[in-house]
Amino acid sequence: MKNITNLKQLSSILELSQTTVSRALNGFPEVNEKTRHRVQLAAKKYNYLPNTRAKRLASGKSMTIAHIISSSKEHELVNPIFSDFIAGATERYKEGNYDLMLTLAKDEDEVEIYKDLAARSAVDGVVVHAPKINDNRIAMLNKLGLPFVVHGRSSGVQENYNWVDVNNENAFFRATEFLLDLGHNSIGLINGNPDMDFAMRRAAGYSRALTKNQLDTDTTKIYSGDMTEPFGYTSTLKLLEAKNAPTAIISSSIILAIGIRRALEDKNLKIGRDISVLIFDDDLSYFRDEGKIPLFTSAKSSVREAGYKSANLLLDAIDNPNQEKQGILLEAELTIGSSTKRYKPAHK
Amino acid sequence: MKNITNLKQLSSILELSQTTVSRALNGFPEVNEKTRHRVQLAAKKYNYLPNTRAKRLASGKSMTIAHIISSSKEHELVNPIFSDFIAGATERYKEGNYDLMLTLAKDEDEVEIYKDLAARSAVDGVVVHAPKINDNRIAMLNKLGLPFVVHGRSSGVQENYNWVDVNNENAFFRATEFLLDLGHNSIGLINGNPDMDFAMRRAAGYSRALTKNQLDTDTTKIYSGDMTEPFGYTSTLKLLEAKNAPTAIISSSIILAIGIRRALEDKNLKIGRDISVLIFDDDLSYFRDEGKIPLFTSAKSSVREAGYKSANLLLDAIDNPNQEKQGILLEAELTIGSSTKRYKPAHK
DNA sequence: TCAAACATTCAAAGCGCTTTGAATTATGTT
DNA sequence: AACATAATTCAAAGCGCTTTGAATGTTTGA
Repeated sequence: MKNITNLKQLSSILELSQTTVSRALNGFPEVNEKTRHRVQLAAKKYNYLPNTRAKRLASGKSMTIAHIISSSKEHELVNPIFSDFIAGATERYKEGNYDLMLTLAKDEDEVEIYKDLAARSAVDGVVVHAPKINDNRIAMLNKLGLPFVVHGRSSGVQENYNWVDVNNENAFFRATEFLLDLGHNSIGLINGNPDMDFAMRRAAGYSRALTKNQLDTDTTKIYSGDMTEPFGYTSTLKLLEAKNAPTAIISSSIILAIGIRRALEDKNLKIGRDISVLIFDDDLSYFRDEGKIPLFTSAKSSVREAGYKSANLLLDAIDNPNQEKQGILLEAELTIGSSTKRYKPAHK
Repeated sequence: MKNITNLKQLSSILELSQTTVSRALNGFPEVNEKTRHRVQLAAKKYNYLPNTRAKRLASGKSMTIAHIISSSKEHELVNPIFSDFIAGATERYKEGNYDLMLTLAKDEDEVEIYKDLAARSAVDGVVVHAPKINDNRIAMLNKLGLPFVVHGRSSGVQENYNWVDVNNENAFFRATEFLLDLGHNSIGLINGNPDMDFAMRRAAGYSRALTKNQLDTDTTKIYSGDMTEPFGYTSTLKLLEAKNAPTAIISSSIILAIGIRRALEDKNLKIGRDISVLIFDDDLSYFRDEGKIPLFTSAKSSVREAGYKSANLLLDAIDNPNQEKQGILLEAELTIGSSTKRYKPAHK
C-alpha cells in the first residue's frame, strides 16, 4: 500500500474536492457524515496526515511555543529544573497539538532572539524562564505583541502580563517561622542569585519572619549564587566557620542541599541531630524524596505542575488575545521530614 | 518606522522583483553586489526577516530536529542529563539555523510519534535517546526514511545507523581494574536498567575486568534500576547489609552517587576511607566536580559534548543523504579523585 | 407542484516564500 | 558596429494546505 502524501492525491482518489476532504478531516460541520467517514477511512488507510509546513502557512499559525533558556555568560549552566518544568508543559501542548521549541541563549542574546522569533513569525508564544527583578524581557515582549507567560514574576515591572509563580515569600516566611518555633535563632540561608526575582522574594519572606520575631537579618548568614551542588557545599562550609554559626539552614533547592549535606558530612555533623536543614523542593523526578518520613523538611511545590499550568495559561491567552492578563499563585506545602529538630543548646 | 513583514512589500519599496530580493538575502551569486547591499540595508531598516512558515513550505525543509524523550509508564522521569545533552546539541543547531523541537512520550507511544512526524513531514531529522538492547526504533526510522542519530548504540540491531556513544565497556573495564589494582576484590555496581544498552555494556566491562583477574561476577553485588538518588541510596544500603559487603562501589551516574553518599553517611562510613566509590560522570553543569582534587574518582565524558557531536553528525547526514552511516566513539577519561583509596583489610 | 431553505460540495484564490526559465542589460571581441 | 557572452533582473509557477464565495443537490412548506 503506497502512502499518500498530499491532499490532492487523497481527494482525487476519493473523487472529492480538496475543500471537502480538508473540511472532513478538520471536523467542519458542513460535511456529510457519511462522506466524512469515508474520508477518515481513506486517510487512515493511506497513512495520510496533512503536511505540517503547509498547514502552518495556510492557517497562519505556527502551532509552536518557544522556551528560551538563558544562562549567564560566565557560567553556562542548564538548570535541571527545566527538565521537569518542560515535562509538565509538554503534556499541555500535546493536548492542544502544539509543538515545543527549545532554544538556549546567552543572557545578552535573549532579547535578540525574541525579536527574531517575532519578526520571522516562527512561534505563537513563548515562555519566559527565570525572571529577574525589573526584567526587561516583559516590556519587550509586550511591545512585540508576542503572547507569553512568565514562570515566576518580576518585581518592579509595571506592565500587565501572564504569570505562574509559587508564593515564595510566604513559603520562606513559613519555613523560617517553623525553624524559629523549634528554637533556632541563628538560621542560614543559601539562596539563588540576588538578581533573580524568586531569590529576592525568598529572602524577603525569611527576613519578615525574623523581624516578626524581633531578630535582625544577619547578611553574613545569607549566601546567594548559582544553585549548584558545589555552591551549596562551599556556602555551608563558610556558614559553619563563622563565629556565630547557624543551627539551621534553609536551602533554596534540593541540589544546593546535596552540597550542604556533603559539607556537613565533612564536618562530621549529622543533619537533624546537629543541625537542621529545610529546603525548597521542586519535586524533581530524579530527586524525589519519597520515604515514609521524607528526608528533608521542605516547602514543596511541583515545578512540573507549574509547567503544565504555565502552558495552559499561555495557550489560553493565545486563543483569547483580548482577555485580561492573569497571574496564578501556587502555594508551597510545608512538609515535615527528618532534617529538622528542636534546637538543643550545646552543653557548655 | 513601520516594520515590513513580507517580501512583496520589501521588494516593492526597493523597486525590485521578489526573486532578486530573495536571492540577495540568501546570498545567491547572481545578484549585483550593490543591489545586495541595498537590499540588506533595507531589510535591516524595516526589520524584515523572511517568514519561517512560508520559507519552510517553499523550501521543502523543516529546519527542525526533534528530540523525543520517553519515559516508562511506571516511572515518569525526566533525566537531568538531557538538559546538558540538549545544551550541546542546540549549540550546533544554532550554527546551522535549525530549530530544536522537544517531545516527551511514554515509551509505548514513541514509535507512533516517529510515524506521525514522518507522515506530516514536520522535521528533518530526529535524535534517538536512551537506546535499549535490540531497540526497535532504529529499524522503524530506517524504514520511514527519516534521518536520525542515536545517542548510544543498540546491541543486537543489524541495521546501519549513525550514532555517538561513549565507550562504556572500556570505561567500566578500566574503572574496575583500577579498583582491583587498589586491592579491592569485592566491588559493587549500581547501574541503569538492564534493558538499557549502556547499562549492559557497562556491566560487561565490569565483568571482563573481574574475569581477567580471576574473579567471578557476583550478581548479588549488581543493582540495576532508574538512576535516581533514592535508587542509589537503597541499593547501597542493601550492598552494605550483605554478608560479604563490597569495599568499593562503582556508580553509573553522579545522581546515584549522591544516594550512595547518603547511605554511607547513615552507616557512618566515610567515602574513600571506609569505602571507595568510583562514578561515571557525565559532567553535568549543576553537579560539576571542580575542586583542586575532584571529589570523585570518575570515568568522565561530557554529555554536552556528545550532544554537540550528535547534532553535528545528524545535520551532516541530512545534507548528504547518501553518505555512509557513521559511528563516533568517545573515550571517557579516568580521573583520580579522593573517593578511592587502597584497600586496607580491617584488623581482625 | 414550485420556490424557498437547507445541506453538501466545489473551483479558485491566497498564505509568503523559493525557484525555474525567460528577458533584459552590460561587457567584450573582432 | 555587430554579435556573442556574461551579468542581472524578472514574471510566473509551485510548495500543500485553508478558506471564501459560488454552485449544485435535497428537503420542506404552502
